[in-house]
Amino acid sequence: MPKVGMPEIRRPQLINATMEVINEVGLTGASVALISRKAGVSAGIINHYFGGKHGLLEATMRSVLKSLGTGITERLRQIPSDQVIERIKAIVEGNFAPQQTESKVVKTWLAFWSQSMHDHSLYRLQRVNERRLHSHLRGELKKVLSTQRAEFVARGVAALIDGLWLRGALAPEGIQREKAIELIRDYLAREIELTEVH
Amino acid sequence: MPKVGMPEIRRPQLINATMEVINEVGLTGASVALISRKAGVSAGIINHYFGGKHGLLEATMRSVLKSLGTGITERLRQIPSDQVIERIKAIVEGNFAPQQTESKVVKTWLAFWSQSMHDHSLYRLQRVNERRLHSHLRGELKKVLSTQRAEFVARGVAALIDGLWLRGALAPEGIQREKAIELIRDYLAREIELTEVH
Amino acid sequence: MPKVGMPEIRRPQLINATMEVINEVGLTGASVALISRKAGVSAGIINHYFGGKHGLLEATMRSVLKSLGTGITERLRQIPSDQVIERIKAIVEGNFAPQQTESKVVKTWLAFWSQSMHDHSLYRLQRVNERRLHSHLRGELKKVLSTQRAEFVARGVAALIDGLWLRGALAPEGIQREKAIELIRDYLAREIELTEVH
Amino acid sequence: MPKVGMPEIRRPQLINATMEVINEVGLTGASVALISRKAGVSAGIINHYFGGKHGLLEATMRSVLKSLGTGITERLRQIPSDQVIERIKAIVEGNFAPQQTESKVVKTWLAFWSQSMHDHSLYRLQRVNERRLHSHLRGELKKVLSTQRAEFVARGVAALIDGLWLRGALAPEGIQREKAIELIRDYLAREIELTEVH
DNA sequence: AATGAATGAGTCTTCATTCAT
DNA sequence: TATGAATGAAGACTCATTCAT
Repeated sequence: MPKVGMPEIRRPQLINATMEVINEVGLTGASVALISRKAGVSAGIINHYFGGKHGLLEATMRSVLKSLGTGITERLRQIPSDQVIERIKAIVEGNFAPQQTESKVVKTWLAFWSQSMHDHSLYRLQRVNERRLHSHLRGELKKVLSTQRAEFVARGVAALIDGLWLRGALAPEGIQREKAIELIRDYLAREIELTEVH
Repeated sequence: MPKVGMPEIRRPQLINATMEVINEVGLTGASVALISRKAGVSAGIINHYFGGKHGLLEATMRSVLKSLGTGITERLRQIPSDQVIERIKAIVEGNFAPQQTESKVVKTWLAFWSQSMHDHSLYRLQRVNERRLHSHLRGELKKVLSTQRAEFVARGVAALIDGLWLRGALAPEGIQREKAIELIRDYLAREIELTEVH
Repeated sequence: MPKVGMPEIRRPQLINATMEVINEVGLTGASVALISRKAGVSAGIINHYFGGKHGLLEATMRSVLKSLGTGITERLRQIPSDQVIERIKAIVEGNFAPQQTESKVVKTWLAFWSQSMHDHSLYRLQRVNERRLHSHLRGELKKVLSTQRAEFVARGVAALIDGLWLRGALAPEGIQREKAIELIRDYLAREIELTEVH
Repeated sequence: MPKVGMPEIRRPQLINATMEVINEVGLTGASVALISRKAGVSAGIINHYFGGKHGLLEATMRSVLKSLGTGITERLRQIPSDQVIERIKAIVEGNFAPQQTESKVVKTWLAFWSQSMHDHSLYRLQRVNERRLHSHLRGELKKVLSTQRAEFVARGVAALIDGLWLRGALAPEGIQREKAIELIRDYLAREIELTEVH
């Protein structure tokens, strides 16, 4: 019998190494040699566990998106569905949770965003994630805004989130969580209150 | 006898081919062979005119950012400095001018954004451009908002612009100019009017 | 407690899997991984039973040649040594027995023939087999032909047998047993009768 | 302008190196590294001229078969169509011309025969060649034999030719031209004379 | 006896760059 | 100015083998 339980160790280990390498040298520079060296294993092991470099990249992207998604879902689960403002706040704050806004994660996310335009399997993952965020936002907003307005504001919030991530990826100081949240909170306050007044 | 004026022909020709190749296969897939074939010239010529692949990429990024910048500057030149709202509109609309929001341009822009995190010369170009946008926005906003508030809103508008570009890069329909402008217009209206009331 | 009698099960199982894989993808494509998967066992087991891939290939070739040889020997044992024509017929028909002319066997045989030119241990196996066929044929033919003529005709029959196998390996319809036997029978009839007349 | 006329030099140079390497280590051992080293050029050049290893192998096989084919065609061109025996002799002798029966050529031919069972493009080349030989033989034989008999004897001659090549590939002394021709000549003499008598 | 995790050498291929022409 | 022949390093991947379990 071979060593058991290795997949559960190796897979996250390699995914993490991938993110670190992308953080350091970018997706272009992320070779299997570099990734496997970072993980402290041989290059061949990537094929063993992921069937090739592409499988590893896909798994890495899936991991990034999934942890974003579950972070938000968990937050939402703790808030009653009638506390709309709180739920929207949870979605926004989930996008800016400390674990998510590490340089490593943000740069990997952006690298994959760029790459997904030319890679079908990455594209599908990206779209699924994008739609989930939009649908969460619109769902909550529809409780306090018209359907049309909810759609409009959801697009605004999504653009702000992604824009702040994008700019944070480039900025030396990274994503500034407090400022980002405040900016979106301000946007929502104006959009929702103004409409509510009428 | 060398043909004269060739640089003026070859350089834009190769820069354009670069953007088209990036549009088709991404920065990862943009090889010298592909670019030169697309331009209808030999591979060696890139070294002749740009000193290497990196020189060509840098020139291409410079071209993308410059045409964005000049588009906005030209628009601003035609509007008196006291017509604040018009000037801000010009900045926003300059970022969503038809020439700028072609798929080719947007994908190239995003590819370079991602790449600039790991390439010093691309990074410098990116930062210069980023600061110019921010400074333009803040400059105008300060005419109608407090310094602090102007800074805040400028960051919001910049995030919206970049976020909408980012999302447009991935969306099958590309950037939807009208909707993007309307979304930012709405944001500005609320930020500025509310403040003006006080 | 180890399972007993496993070698008797595993060895033929793996040899057969080897022939099937060679039949499907050729000797070039016959990897340990493919063979062991075909046999339904793990890759490591090949080393256990054959000491490595080469040992398995050698055993497979030995198996192909041996079953050819024993098929002929058995047939000869049933025919008195003075029934020359019958004995020669037995040698020929033994080479075209249904079990031997399966696509799987023929392709494996040819792959090894080609390979044996560059592999000493396969070469030795091949030569032993070749000489046995030749010596069988010549031995019978000497009973009805001069030594010199017997040698000549034996070479002719051997060339026809191998040529028909070779061509059968490539032909979509495989080796056509009846036609092959008839062709050699015809050759022998002319060679032997003509000489006998004189 | 680059060096001109290089393709005419490099292509045969690499094809010849391929045959020499196959002669030495077999098709399995014929790596691009070995072939290019034998040719005294870099490995990358194979892609430049043949688009990859497979292209080189295909070109090599084509070269082997073509020189066999043209050798025979040239001989036939010099013999009037009514000199049947001479024409058949030309076909046979063309197959055993000194240039064709070099170890290098014979081993390459056999390696490709074996490989063509698992490679579609090699298979097509092989079949075309096989049919041409058969059709040449049958065409001539029909001038002196019945259609049915011509077909039968053509298959016999083809089997003898291929069988003698096959055995020559393995034999330390290689193909023995004189003996091979004499063997086939003898076969034909009996088949044709006997029939002609009746 | 048997597994499959792990390795490292080796495979083909791609690629930016150089250079003779 | 422009070509494309040529290189050599680096890429991803394959594979036979070893070994702990």
